[in-house]
Amino acid sequence: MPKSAQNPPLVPPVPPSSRAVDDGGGGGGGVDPQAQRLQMADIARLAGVSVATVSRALNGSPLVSRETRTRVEELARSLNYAINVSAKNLRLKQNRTIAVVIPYDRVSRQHISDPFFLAMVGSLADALTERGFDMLLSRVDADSLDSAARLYNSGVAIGIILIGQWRHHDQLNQLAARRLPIVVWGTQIPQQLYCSVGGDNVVGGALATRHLLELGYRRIVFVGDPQLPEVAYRHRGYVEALAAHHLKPDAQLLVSVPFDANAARAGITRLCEQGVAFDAVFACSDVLASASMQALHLCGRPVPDDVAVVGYDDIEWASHSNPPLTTVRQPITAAGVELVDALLRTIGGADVPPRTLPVELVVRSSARPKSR
Amino acid sequence: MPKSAQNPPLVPPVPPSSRAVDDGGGGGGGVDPQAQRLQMADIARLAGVSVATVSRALNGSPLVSRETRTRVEELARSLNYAINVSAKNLRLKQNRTIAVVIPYDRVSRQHISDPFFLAMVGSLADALTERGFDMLLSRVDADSLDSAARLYNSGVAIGIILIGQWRHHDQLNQLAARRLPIVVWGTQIPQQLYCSVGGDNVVGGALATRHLLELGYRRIVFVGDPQLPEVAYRHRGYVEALAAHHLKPDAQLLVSVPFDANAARAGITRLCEQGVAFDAVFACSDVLASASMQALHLCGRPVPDDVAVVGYDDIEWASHSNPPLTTVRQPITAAGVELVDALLRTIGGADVPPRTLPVELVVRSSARPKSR
DNA sequence: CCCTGGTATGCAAACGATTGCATTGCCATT
DNA sequence: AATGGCAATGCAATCGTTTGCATACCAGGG
Repeated sequence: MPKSAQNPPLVPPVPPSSRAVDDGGGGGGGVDPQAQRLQMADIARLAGVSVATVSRALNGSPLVSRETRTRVEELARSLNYAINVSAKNLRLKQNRTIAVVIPYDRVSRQHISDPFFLAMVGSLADALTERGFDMLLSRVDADSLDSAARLYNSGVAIGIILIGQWRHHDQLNQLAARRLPIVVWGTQIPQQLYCSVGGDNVVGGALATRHLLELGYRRIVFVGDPQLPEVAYRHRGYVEALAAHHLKPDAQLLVSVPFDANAARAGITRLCEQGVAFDAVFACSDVLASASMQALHLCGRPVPDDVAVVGYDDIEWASHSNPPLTTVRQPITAAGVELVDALLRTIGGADVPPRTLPVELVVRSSARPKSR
Repeated sequence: MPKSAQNPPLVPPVPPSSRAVDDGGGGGGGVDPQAQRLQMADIARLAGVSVATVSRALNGSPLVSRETRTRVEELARSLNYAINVSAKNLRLKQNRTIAVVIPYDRVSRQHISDPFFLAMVGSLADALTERGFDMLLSRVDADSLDSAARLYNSGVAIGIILIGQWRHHDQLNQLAARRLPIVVWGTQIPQQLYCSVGGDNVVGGALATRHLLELGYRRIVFVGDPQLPEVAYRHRGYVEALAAHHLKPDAQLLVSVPFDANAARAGITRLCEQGVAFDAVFACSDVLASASMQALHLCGRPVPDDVAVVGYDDIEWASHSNPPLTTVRQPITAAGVELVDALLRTIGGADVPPRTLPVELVVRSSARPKSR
């Protein structure tokens, strides 16, 4: 042991540490910070106590005397000591990191830059920070979703929040069956093993559609991909609202596109070119609504004078658009809090039921009473 | 040692581990996952080799025979074994986590929900994933910025990317002086000790202003807070462009507001009410531009027919707005890559110089040639 | 004077990986 | 047959904390 108790140096001694830089394994190798950081032993030496005492002092154990505690605490603070988290986590089999995973879906193209998802990331960051957890943000290929499980199995994170359900219901069920602590932003699906938190998509779809119907519109285009569970439920709401007005959905009015602005533009443009009659558009996201409005504009069908448009999500942009977008608000801030809550309860061993959050219609100017 | 070599159980033995649930220390206590996860010793036992061999096999060391390697690898895969990252990091003093920090600034109100920042987060997530690094997203109070240093000192992350420079130049210099591996999105300031990466703000400000001047506008409002370094440089570009047209900046035309839509709306509205003469607006972010357009609309000064508007950032929204916003594009994707590159080089010990990225003017429809 | 009980501290064994240095076979060379 | 070299493996120390179990000291009671 090279640690002599006399002559305490201000800088911790650098052990010889003949690290052979091998880097042969595992693809690329990590990065090595300049090693000699302050550790508990240094504080202990300077304070003239053992590491055990330092540990106890810094963790607020009642076993250390008041004076020892303050001495250690001040020393630690003045030296800018920060505990080694790896060692702590290893010893305690604990940590405070939550992984937030955004699957990258090749088919529906909604990737991490979608404003709604990014807003969700922001909301989660706030909710997690609030509770003192760290947030690990990962992007994983949706096709190998269970690579997300690695984050948990390897002890990096104690739980996973997955943003977006996509068409991966089965994979998610498998993960949950393996007792992976996971919570998903999405819709509630029958026979679902995992906990999901999401807006009320049926009500949302119905709210938007009913609003348009009440304004006098009858031929309402639906923009979105009903293959995705959330969209499917919004579509169900759409159908129900139509039925309440004794209308049946017209297959011609379904623009089945993924969450991709270009696809929506193309879809709307095609509809115009084909001469399909319609007087309103319900888009399943604000981005799709925005793209639709642009396309309509170019087709010479101004919004809201000629065509009414209602969106979904109520991202910040919606209120700044021109015309300001009437849309269905998803409770983003509440969503972050609910997701974190649900996950923490799941981690705690509880069997947390799926949760559906209320949505509301935000009326702005992109849909006004039909003139003719 | 409770590990008997015969009768290998499929599930690793659960050590008694009488963990006293104390939770007394450190504010809140961590969360305890159900402990018994698979570890190397289990694989070793099942494969009939030592842990050393398993470690070598999984790390691709040439010291293990082909057959042993494949046996171990298949066992690990089929059992879904994931290495314990804490132990690995502790032993190797390595890791692959980068902290991305978004300071929360009370004064200028631009917090984590700003679309530009969120887009930057997305870009960084992509760039880091690309290189196989994990991304830890943190929100810290800008006033105690060096609490970010804790992320490094405690070994959680090997480097820090800070989004936004704000008015914390001095704090950042201090951090850099402490040899903290940090890279900042922001502008280059004389006598700067840390590495920054940012768009060319002077050129950006000049591009926007010159564009408006060339379209025939002469009284151009500047919206932004010149206390912030980046805005200050954009303002310098604005002044230089004016000078090139033999114009001097008019203090009346400076709407000094933080990055906050409401403040911008109020500022523009006040300008209108006071009857200050102006014919164009250059806003220092697209959000500010959007708010300005709204305010102008309400004041009965339509964009672009009466007033021309140019924004900054080119967030996704800008192309969907109505009218589509002419703006200065910040190279967000390149920014993510550059920030990560610069940080990795800094971590590698290099002395990385600040980097200024080119910006470009994206001409859309919010500013057209002045009619009268 | 010895014992008990309480308080403050230290010792040393975990936690789960990595790796330098044996050690063990086995084959070719002397 | 003894030796050296090589390939494959195991032993055990190590990374920085936490914590059960001594231990040391002191005061008070028998």
